[in-house]
Amino acid sequence: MSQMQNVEKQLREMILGLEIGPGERLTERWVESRFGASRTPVRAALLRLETEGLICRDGRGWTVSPINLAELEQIAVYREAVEVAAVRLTCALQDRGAVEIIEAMLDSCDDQTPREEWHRVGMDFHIELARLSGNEFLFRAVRDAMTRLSRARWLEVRDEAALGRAWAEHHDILSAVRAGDADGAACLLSSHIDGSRDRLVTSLRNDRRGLRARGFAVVA
Amino acid sequence: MSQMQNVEKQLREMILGLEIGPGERLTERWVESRFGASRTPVRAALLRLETEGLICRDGRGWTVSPINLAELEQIAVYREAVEVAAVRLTCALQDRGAVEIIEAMLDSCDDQTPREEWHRVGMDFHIELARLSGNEFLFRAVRDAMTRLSRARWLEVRDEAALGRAWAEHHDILSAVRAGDADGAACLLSSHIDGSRDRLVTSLRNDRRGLRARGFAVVA
DNA sequence: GATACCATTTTGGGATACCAAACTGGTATC
DNA sequence: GATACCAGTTTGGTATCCCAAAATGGTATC
Repeated sequence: MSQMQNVEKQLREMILGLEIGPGERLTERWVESRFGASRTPVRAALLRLETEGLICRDGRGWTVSPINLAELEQIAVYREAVEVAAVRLTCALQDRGAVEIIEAMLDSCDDQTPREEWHRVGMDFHIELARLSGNEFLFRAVRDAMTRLSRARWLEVRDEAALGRAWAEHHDILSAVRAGDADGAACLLSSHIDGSRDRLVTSLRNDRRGLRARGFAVVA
Repeated sequence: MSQMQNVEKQLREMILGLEIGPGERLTERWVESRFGASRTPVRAALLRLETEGLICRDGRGWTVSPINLAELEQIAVYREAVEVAAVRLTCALQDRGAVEIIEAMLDSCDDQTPREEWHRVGMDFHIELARLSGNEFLFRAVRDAMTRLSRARWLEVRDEAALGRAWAEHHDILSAVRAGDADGAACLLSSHIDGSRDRLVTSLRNDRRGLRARGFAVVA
């Protein structure tokens, strides 16, 4: 793999994994020495990560994007629009291949919820669901939105009950899609995203002091 | 303005204005000499234009993205989802400021359709309509989708009647939004986008031979 | 005449050097 | 003690250089 993609990937991992906290300043020189690359690939990586919304310009320099509660709410509205459109499309398609994938996703929902991987599994559900639509743009929109939400979801305080409820909702949505019930699936998905947004924003708002104590910038 | 933004802007203009045809190869060296910039800003510009979908990698080099009919249809589905969501949001908001902008947009619809500027005006309508929602992500999605559609719309054969119908539809959509009729506006907008997509794809499909003759790559 | 092969050129990826602007820390002045 | 100012440092933006890989074109062989 080229150095450029390597720097980009590793830096993204560090940001998404909160190894570099929201609001921290980044210098090109630091990234250079941290990953043993020179400025050209570092520059390319930073430009890419900027378009993903993971970092943003801070005057002349770079900053890891702060957690922005207003932005999280807007993203929820955005992803609801595209996810619902995607799931309606999938219902309308009645694709043979899609049914098989849905069956597999239903099975994995029934499995014990993976204790360590709820974060990735929760994101992948929505991304894969969007992929089923066959529409590249709806898919990318959902994937990018989930990426932007990813760090905030790590910071959300979650109890067992909420996780169990989420898997149950995922199951119901898949069932509706399998049955070709577009309105039902759309409705279930909407409520799921609404609830998810409410819990996320509420949790972060309540814990804002604690997050700041960890050095994480959280803006209203 | 910095050299970097300058190269990006000028190159984008050339691509969107079809001064560099879809499918043409680009070399970093050519861009360098064409705009009198060095490789660093040229690369930054190319990376940005890649994320906008205006250019794409072609093995080791760069190619101005071909016109892709399947992609145009997918973009139409995507923009319908986000535009409808935006317009519903705007209706629900009942924002005072929005009403004023809507009045202004209605007025400009009633003006004689600007003979030379129908292309830009047609795009701006949808972009400004999305901006009214106040949701940055819906807005960006519409703006980016319209940018991706822009070149194809230049190539579409349009008659007077079709243009007049488009302005009338714009007018009706704005009226519905002003009246706060979310379902009506959503419905009108959906048909408008559907019709627009059909005419666009049909026109390009029929003229595919002529487009190839002009050196423009058009893929199915 | 077609094709396989090799030397040359071109090109994108990476590294480094340089510059101007912004930031920092300290000092001198009030 | 506070503040204005200045020198030194840091940093991002740009230009340039180097390199390996790919494209090119010509030649020799069959």
